[in-house]
Amino acid sequence: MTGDNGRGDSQVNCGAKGSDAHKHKDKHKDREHRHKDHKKDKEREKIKHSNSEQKEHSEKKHRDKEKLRHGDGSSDKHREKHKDKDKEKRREDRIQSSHSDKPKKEKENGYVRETSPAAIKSEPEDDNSFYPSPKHNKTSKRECDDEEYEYKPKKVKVEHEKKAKKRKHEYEDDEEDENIKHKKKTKDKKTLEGKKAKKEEEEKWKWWEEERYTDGSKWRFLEHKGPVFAPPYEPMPDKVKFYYNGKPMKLSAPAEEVATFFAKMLDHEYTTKDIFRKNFFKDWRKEMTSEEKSKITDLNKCDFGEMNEYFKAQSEARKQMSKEEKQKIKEENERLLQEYGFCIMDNHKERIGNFRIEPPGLFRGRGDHPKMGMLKRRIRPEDIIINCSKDSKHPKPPPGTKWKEVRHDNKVTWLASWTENIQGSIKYIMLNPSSRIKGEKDWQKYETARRLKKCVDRIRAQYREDWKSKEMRIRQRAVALYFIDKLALRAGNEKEEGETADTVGCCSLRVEHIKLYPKLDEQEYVVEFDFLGKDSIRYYNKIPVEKRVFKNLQLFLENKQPEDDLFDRLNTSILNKHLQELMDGLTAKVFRTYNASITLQQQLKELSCSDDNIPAKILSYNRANRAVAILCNHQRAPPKTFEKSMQNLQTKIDEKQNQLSAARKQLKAAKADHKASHDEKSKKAVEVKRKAVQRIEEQLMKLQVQATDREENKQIALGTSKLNYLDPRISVAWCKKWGVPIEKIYNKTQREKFAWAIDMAEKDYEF
DNA sequence: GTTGTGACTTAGGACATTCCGG
DNA sequence: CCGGAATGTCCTAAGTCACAAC
Repeated sequence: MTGDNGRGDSQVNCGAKGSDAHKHKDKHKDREHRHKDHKKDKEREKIKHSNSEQKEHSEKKHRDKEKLRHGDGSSDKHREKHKDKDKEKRREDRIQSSHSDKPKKEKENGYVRETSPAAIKSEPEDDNSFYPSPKHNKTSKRECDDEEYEYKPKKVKVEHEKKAKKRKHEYEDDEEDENIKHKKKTKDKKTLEGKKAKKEEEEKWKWWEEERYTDGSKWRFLEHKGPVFAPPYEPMPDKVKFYYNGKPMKLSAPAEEVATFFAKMLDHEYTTKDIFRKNFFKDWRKEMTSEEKSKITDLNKCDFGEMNEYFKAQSEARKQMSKEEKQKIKEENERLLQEYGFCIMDNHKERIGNFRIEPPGLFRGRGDHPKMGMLKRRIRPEDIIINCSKDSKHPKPPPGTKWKEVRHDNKVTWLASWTENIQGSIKYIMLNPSSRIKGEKDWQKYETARRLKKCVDRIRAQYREDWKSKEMRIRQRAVALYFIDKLALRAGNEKEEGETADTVGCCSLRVEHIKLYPKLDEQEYVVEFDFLGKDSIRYYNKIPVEKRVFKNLQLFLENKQPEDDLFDRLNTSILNKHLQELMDGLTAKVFRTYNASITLQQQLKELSCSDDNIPAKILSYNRANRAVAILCNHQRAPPKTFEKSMQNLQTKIDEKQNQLSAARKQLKAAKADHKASHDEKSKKAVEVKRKAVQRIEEQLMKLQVQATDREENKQIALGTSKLNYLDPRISVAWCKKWGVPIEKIYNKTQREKFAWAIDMAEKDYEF
């Protein structure tokens, strides 16, 4: 077993569900169904940018295109051929024309103020002495937006003494250390609890009320314990055999470990995929002794069956563990979290996001990944670069090992990093989203989007103008930008061919990804998009565009092969440079943030109804959220049990309905009874029945709301947009305005991440 | 300009835990 | 209290984008 967090093989499971062609097919069909189901969905019509209506019409037709998701890749060589051509074209392109550039603005928002050097605090050892006790410098609420920003010379983050004390309580309560727990018990628990609830809000460190660094540094002081390594490999018991060519064979530990990775995945279809097997076998052989290497020459002759059984039995055993055993594991995890899960950054104890090193296993990228099945090797201390402040207590490498390097770079936010062997990219250990460093950035992101709001009209006017440009590159840029704005497409960086799954974004769209229909059904100038985007999620949409855009697209398509770039004179760097000139800090992805947030705000305005009850309001919120998810194409695989659970729900609704009519009859009867007798007893009976009817009505209502919500949500993932695209202040304001408790919208983790927004947004907040 | 690299955000799926009606 | 659904957490892949180096 590798990572004994119970998820040791997780990277390998990732995407397993969708890994083979059939499954994908199914998945897609499923999604299509869902789209069809949505047809009636009136909510959709209201969505500003959503073109889902059209989407649905054509879905049926599109079944045969299913394979697209993990397409056959047959066009690759072809594409290569055309690369040179592209370059030529680009050269031709510089025909002329001075394009009036907007003067650059000054600075990235929020990072404009003067920095003042900060005192570095290095003391705290003990979990509860993290909060020194400087004077708190209460500043007026900070505006993140540069234009509205008040610049005040500043101290470092400091915490009010009182606050610091309170914080202690908080930690006591949440993350008790044994002896603190003890102390706590001696206190009057009730008082403490009562106070705690009240304090909770006011005592959390409000970094958003403090100044930020303006010199590009991310921190002054950083201390942590280093990462937690994956548990070492535990060899198989001898009785569990591996067979080669029908004969048992004892493997060397390294070879055996890699074999177990494969054995664990035997049930997954992708172990039958050629690329997967090829990659695995190649990497596995590298781990073998020369003797093994000479013996094991054919993966098909390998039998991992017993090993597979063994792991199944193990995971079964884990499920069957007693309460105490489970508790013990939990406690151990908690201990690890306490020890390694936090760091001290600038006087504050902050939660680390991922303090565990990724365990070794077989790589399974998403979609049709050329590297699937490769061995993701075990990370050792010698691979790790530690980042912390000079004057901190440096983390110790495990006994007998060394770090690759210890550096002190406060221009970056990571605590540790290593190079991963599949793509050769760097992986990092960073802080939790609730941390100051992530929160500030997030806040800033939404401020940039709000600045875009102020000038989006101008920018739109500009790109529309550019559709007429004499220069091809400008036209392409303008059309691409139109897509990014209207359809919330991603920028679409170039990718190295053969290194990753074949997916695209706006700038990397190819001819084969769009189809033009001068006339389709009732509509003119329809463009059909069909391509795989990030994570190999299919983007399928039919959308009418303006005539000029359409004509331009026709022009771009002239004399091109399906595998040629649609925008052959454009890439993300050109586009972003242009955007930067239009607005300081503007990049392609800001449009996604902007359009997502503005859509939410609009939808909430439209859908919310003051006499709705809370569940109905939440339904409206979810619908608004859903509009955004559709815009951003955030999909999810329909839950496996969806159909069944839907049926169950329907049965419940039917039952409830029967109950209701029965209850109504009874009420009627009781009323009649009362009319006849006019006595107290019958009057009471009427009341009782009335209440019953009311209650059942409510229950029915609730069920129906639930059914609608769930149905509408079948294949749409709301979480991604909620977490990454929607300015949380919009949601907070909405909650305040309509009296919806914030807990109904954000769970605990989300509330932690958005603490800044929850604290600062009032009901009249406007994005 | 092109290419490569580094840092950081965004993403969906697997798995664990909690919730809820019977 | 039990089982299934819902929700929450963890995991890590896959994007974006700036910047350095040629």
